Amino acid sequence: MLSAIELATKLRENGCKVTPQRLAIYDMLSKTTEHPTAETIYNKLKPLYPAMSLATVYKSVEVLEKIDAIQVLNTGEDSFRYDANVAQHFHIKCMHCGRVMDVPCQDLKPLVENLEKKTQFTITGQQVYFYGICPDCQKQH
Amino acid sequence: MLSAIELATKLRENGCKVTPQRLAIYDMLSKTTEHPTAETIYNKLKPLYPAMSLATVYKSVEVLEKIDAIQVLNTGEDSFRYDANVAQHFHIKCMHCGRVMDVPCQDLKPLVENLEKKTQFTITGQQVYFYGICPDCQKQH
DNA sequence: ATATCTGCAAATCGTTTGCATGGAA
DNA sequence: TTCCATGCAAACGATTTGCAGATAT
Repeated sequence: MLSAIELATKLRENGCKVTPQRLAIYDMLSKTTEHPTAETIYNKLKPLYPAMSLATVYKSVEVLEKIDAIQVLNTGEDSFRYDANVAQHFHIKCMHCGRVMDVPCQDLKPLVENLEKKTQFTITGQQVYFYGICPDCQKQH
Repeated sequence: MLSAIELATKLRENGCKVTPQRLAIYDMLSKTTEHPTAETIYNKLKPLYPAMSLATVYKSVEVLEKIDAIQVLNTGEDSFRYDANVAQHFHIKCMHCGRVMDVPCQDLKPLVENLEKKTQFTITGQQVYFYGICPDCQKQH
């Protein structure tokens, strides 16, 4: 998670301009754990930035991903989700209520190095998704 | 991987009819390691089944997934990929040429059980994707 | 000053749906 | 005979694009 100043610096370092929209989107993402879609980000920010368009959300998250400030999740739904936590972690999705939660994980370096040897790939990233039923939904049968 | 007879049995057991299209799609998937998209499946089968429509491919893979004959991959592209190998394994994608390859993995049961304890989820499945550059693309710089 | 970004609307494209016909049980 | 499946075309919805005006540097 970056402060607004750190994000601004990172944007400038990458030749991107610092705009209120980009700051607002990153700020919103860094304050939630719900891994929102572009639509959700758009709706959350609409009261604060009534003029902001959905296209700007898409363009902004693309930039934020490119400078490694956020990551994009594809949990198999019809839309992507965005996550300001770029530290190594897994995600677990409840197939009943649809929530996507973070799961801390141990260092994957040994596994990745082992796979690099086995596959001869240079590995630059990974995504790990688990699927199941969350405790809340289990209680409701 | 199932034989045509085993697949037919599994379809009937699940109240689904056995059609040439479903058999052909499963057969094609079980003979490739390239994890094709619906479009690719459609184009591969077009010479054999000129009347087959893309919509039928989509409807068929949905059925095949529902009866657990195949799995659906979301590697973060614009379209889904399909895999007749439903045994536990990882996928690794080359960000340069786009190929998606299988990676065998050790039994995940200990990890999954550990996560179930930690998250209180009932875990029913998982998807693990690695991203990087494949040996062939590394050679071409 | 000028290159980049925003907001709008239209375009794109993977996927889904409705419906009449055809085929499996 | 009775559903269910197919094929076609139209619909859908998430994302992208083009462009004119606005803004960051």
